[in-house]
Amino acid sequence: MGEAQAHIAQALDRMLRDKGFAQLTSYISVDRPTEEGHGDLTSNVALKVARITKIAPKELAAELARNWPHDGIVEHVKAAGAGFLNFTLHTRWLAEVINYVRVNRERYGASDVGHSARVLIEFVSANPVGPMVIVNGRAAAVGDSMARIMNKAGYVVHREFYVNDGGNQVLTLGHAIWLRLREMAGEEVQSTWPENVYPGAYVKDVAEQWHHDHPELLLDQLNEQSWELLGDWGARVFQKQHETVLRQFGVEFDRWFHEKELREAHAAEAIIDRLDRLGYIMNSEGARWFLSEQFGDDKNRVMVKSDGTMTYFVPDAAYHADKFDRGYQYVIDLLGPDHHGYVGRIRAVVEALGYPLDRLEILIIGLVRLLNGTELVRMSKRKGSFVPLEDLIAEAGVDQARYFFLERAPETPMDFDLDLAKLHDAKNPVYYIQYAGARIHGILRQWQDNSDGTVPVDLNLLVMPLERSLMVLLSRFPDVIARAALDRAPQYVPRYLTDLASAFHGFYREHRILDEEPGLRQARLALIEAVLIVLTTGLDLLGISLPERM
RNA sequence: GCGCCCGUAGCUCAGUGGAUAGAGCGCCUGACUACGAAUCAGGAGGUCGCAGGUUCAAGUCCUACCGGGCGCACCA
Repeated sequence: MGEAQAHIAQALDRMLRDKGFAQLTSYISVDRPTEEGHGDLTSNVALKVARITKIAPKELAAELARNWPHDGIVEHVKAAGAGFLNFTLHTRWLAEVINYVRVNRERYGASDVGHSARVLIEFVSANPVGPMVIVNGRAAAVGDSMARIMNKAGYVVHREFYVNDGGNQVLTLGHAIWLRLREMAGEEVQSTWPENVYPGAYVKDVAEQWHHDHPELLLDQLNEQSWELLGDWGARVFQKQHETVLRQFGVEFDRWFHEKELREAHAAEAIIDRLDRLGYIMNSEGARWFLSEQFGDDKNRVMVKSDGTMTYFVPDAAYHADKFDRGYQYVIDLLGPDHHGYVGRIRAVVEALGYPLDRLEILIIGLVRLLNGTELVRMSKRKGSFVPLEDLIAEAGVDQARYFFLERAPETPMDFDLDLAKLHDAKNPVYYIQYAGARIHGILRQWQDNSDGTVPVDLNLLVMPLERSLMVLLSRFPDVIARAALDRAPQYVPRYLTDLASAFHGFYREHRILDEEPGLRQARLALIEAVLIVLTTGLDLLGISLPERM
């Protein structure tokens, strides 16, 4: 389809030049029509250039249509509406996509809109102080799918998980484990539980595991000095847990980047020095501030507190510097909804350090609220009220959960109905897509069982409108992926796959395949095989399987 | 108060400045003696939060307002 678009655009350009308008190339666009009956492709160029050409759009469109140079691609052109040009392509030309898909298999859909640019996507980055929650699952699904889609569109994408294992919170986790250990020893700790120490019951499991792994370390050998030891250990336990759950969710990272390493390499101090040399550090009230207001942030930010310790922001700034120093052309952060107040300072520090700001893309993953019956519950890890991602996967299944997260725009807030959490009933639209594939598998199975020889595939026999619709959809697949990649919008893919599945189901109810005479049978088998390939490839971009039987 | 996100069918949500705003769920009516009915065909259901503006053209862009959410630490 992209080929046809380029072909038509060139023809339009040539015709306008012949009329003496050489400056209009940038106004030419050939788009997919939103309405049926408006052809396979449409152009609004006559409307766009009316001001310059001083020709009424309807008149120009009619003239272009009248003089259109017919060839093997465009069957006919029609001027319509206020001055649109609607193009109908030769069915036989469209049908070639079937051969193309069958030759290229799972490579079909690839393009080079990414120009091999190296991209780093950082996502999830859940703190290793507790289990991952539902919103982490949303980020995981979106980030992973975005990476798959961008790879397909010609970017070279790396996935990274930033592990915050260096700060205060690890101490706090150690504190919580310590308290749980004392509780296990029979001590009453609830009434004196400090407010900012994680109260979640999940810490008990970790404490028990510690006790099991270190039976020789008696409780009375542990004290407040042990928090760091306990916290480091706990952080590793949770990171392992995160790795396991994410792998189960179909998400693999190229690298787990540890904040601790940055701290140990003194990269954080180095960042402060760099900013200081550039004149963006101010000492005030016993603290050291980064003058981020100069770069559009709401306020200046503390980097070194008056007690001499660094804020969380500093290693993260060092991490971002490191990303750019590694030569990535696009640095994409997927941040949780509670972090959008953080965007300003990250952008500020990247700019202050002299990195190109337009290569930093920060996307906020929308809030996931929990709907319990009719009551909205704010999920809070610190308060201990949340649904672990693990439970969602167990209840809903990987395919269903991923689809649920991927079918909507990543930044939209969503309310998660717990009663809907059991997504494995037929209401989940992912089944609609998978069912189309399973049906094709079923037909191909039967054909293989009864296959009696080779009849050449003659695509000229595919002349029905429902067959044509499938060809048009198949030919759009690479464009859908390219656009999803460029817009960083994975949700285009589920939508497209639903359309393709719908077109297939309609075709399937209306037309027979194996019962037809051999020529038509082979042509239709080729068609549905191509549909199956695209469904499989498309679902794979979402990290969703296509079962052969359901 | 300031900043960011969101406001589209009863519900959950799509929608690239273009033509008559779409899908799923729910509701109603039909369709299997035929390759899988987890399907198909059809119907009802809309002031695109409100008001201005830009444009040949606005759900889409701009401004103000209303409503919801989140964030505004020498926490992470």
